[in-house]
Amino acid sequence: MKNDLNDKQIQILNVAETLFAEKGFDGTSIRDISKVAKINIAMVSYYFGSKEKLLESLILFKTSGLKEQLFHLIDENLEPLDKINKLIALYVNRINCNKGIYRILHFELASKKKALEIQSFSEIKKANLKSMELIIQEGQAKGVFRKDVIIPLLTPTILGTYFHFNMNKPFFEEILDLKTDEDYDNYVKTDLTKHIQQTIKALLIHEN
Amino acid sequence: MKNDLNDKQIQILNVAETLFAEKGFDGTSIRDISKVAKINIAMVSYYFGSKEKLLESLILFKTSGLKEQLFHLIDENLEPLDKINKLIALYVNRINCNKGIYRILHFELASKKKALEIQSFSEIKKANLKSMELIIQEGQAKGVFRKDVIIPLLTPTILGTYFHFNMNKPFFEEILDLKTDEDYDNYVKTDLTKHIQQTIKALLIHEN
Amino acid sequence: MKNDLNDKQIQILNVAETLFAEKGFDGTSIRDISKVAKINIAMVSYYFGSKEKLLESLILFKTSGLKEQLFHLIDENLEPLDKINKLIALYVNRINCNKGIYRILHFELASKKKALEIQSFSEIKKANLKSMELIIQEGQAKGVFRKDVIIPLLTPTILGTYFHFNMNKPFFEEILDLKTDEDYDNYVKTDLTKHIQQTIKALLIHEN
Amino acid sequence: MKNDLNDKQIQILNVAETLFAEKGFDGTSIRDISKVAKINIAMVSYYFGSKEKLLESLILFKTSGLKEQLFHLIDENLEPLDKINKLIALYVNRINCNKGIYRILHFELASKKKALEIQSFSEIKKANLKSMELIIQEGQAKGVFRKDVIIPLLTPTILGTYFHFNMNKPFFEEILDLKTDEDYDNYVKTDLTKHIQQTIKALLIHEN
DNA sequence: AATGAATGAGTGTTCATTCAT
DNA sequence: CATGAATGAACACTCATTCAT
Repeated sequence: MKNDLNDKQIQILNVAETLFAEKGFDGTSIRDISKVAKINIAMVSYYFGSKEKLLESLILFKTSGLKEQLFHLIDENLEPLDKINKLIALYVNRINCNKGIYRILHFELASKKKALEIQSFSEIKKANLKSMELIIQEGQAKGVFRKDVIIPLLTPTILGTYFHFNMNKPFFEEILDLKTDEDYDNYVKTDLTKHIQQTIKALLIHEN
Repeated sequence: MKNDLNDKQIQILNVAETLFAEKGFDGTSIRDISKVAKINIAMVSYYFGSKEKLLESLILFKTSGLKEQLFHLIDENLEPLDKINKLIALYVNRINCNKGIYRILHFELASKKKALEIQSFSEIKKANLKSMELIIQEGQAKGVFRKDVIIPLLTPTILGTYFHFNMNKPFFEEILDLKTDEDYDNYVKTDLTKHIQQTIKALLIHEN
Repeated sequence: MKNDLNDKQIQILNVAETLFAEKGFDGTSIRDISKVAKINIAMVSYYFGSKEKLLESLILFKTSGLKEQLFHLIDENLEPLDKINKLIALYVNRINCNKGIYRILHFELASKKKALEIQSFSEIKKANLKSMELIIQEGQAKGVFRKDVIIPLLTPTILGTYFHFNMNKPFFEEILDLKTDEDYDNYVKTDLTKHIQQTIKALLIHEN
Repeated sequence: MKNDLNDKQIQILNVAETLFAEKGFDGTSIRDISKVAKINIAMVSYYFGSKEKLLESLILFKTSGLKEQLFHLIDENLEPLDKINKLIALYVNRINCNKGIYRILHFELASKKKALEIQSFSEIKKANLKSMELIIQEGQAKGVFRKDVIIPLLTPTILGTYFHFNMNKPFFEEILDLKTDEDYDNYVKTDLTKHIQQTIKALLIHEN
């Protein structure tokens, strides 16, 4: 699979993202995709080889660029805490804008062949961990962050908080009286992001 | 579906839990279940009515008792922070011991018909939220907790941290050098639980 | 299978008659029957041996007595034409009152194993033909009926007319403005019966 | 479903006609059809959508053209009685040549969803009734037919006689000593047709 | 390069029947 | 004598994929 995807391939990938996110990988048939994307049933196998390879292509297509974005942040001229806050905001926003693919990443990859896992996804996770480490070590060197932070557990808290919130979207829409998708997205961008930033700040700075 | 399940029914439920957690609901066929559970294919439909009702029964069967356990905690004679810590430990441990069903709950219910969602699962979530609220209000009344805590966002942080950690089990096993399942479970019970407790404590107590 | 059927057996037969007539033999499951008759699923096999034998028992049970009724008519002190008319009225009424079983007889026996056909049903048909023959020969001897009547073709005309009418019940209800089942049954008893009687009379008496 | 059926589709329809007529709709499985037609099991669903839609297609396919044939008759330059006789001969012959589909029409549609009933079959029945009416009104205008004929009851007599005869084929083969299918078809074309024609003539002309 | 036709394997479910109790 | 539990076989149908064109 080359990187130069034509319009039809991109169309298929977009439809696949929506449907996989909505109904899961196994819950989505190639027929479903072809129907929504208004393409021939054989096209998926023709273009991507198989349904599984379609998923693989989808992940590669949608996650490219994230790594670069993360590392670029590190070099910015900001205080460590501001960097962390920016990283959180960037991460939450990026994921919230690509709910589909991240949902797939977290749901399907957990149960599917590990082949995909290692190649594309693990890299991102390591890149994320690495950039986090760099920032925190900078903060520790500057004496503003505690020394006993267990860095690998910060990502679960950051992302887990978001994912759990998103996974229970209907529940929180009810609880927090978020009537439209705009309300919801707005809440994520402001309140939820702030909550996560406060959480991480508390962990990095305050005595326990 | 009555509550008095016979041995074979429980066996089916246990197998279903494992397979649903491993391969997802749609990725698991009744034939798979019947093969592993060494029962006739027709038994699932015979006992539970349908594959979907099997999932429903499974959820009811595995989550019963949690609500009571949560509320019992509230009445114990403990300081608010200790209650919160105990609640976190209890929750994380309970979920870690029933990885299967909670994985299903969070994965499948997000995409499946909301029928299940509302009836059995939403209750648990509300019960959890309620008990959390009671404890925190108690702490606020005693002046030990901050007043501006956004209580509904605590659960996403508690559970999200655990789930994200668990979802990326292979990744963290590698990073944290956890060689066996025992190592992993031990890490969850001690370090991860402590991390979550510290996180919540920081949120409840420290200035931001 | 003995002739002394208990209450439950009769109940099963009655339910079977209704359902077989409504949905056909293959379209009716033993489960359907057991559900409507409020008996255990195993009872049908237990009492009647199998689903097919249930049908056999049903036919025997519901058609007994018809033969005797037919032959009794022959000995009555009536003019041949009146006997024919009475036979037609009796036959049409009897069948209309037992729509269920006759529908089954004509529908299912045409496609099912001929075993049943010969034993129970063929006898009735022969008895009917015989009584018809006796009456017509009496009329021919008296010089009131034509000599060149093809007697075996009279029954198809008598019964065929009724069955075709009944088979297209919704169509004729619309065409003839028969609003209730009572209207319909009334029409059969008066107009349709009279039509058949006139038809047969015309065939037996008039020149061609 | 378009009208342009390919060879395999026609083959399936022919096999389906035979089997449905022999064993009924519910008594015939898609497997049976695929086995006899020597096609893949999936082809039926692939070509026709479902078993029910196969039946629908079958009826449409086999009954097309009848309506036109009937109305064409009306315009012919014949005496009313000859028209009626020709209509009877045409009808009986057409049905006898398509025993299969007409058996299905009369048997299955009586118990199946009325959806089919109304659309395709009811039209034919109404067309038949209409052409009958036109011819009889012509005869009444010419003073050769009685005025008090109940026209809707003529079709049940014509078709009912044929169907009852055909339904009891084995019985009449025995009674009338019809040894081969050729003998049987011959008898239908000559004697039975003549019997029906005489019956209708007697009803239309003679005093009662 | 792209696709309509076709297929074998597999899906969840229902079937009539059996059997231990 | 009667029945709840259980089952292998069959059901209609959908699946991802292949292949000739």
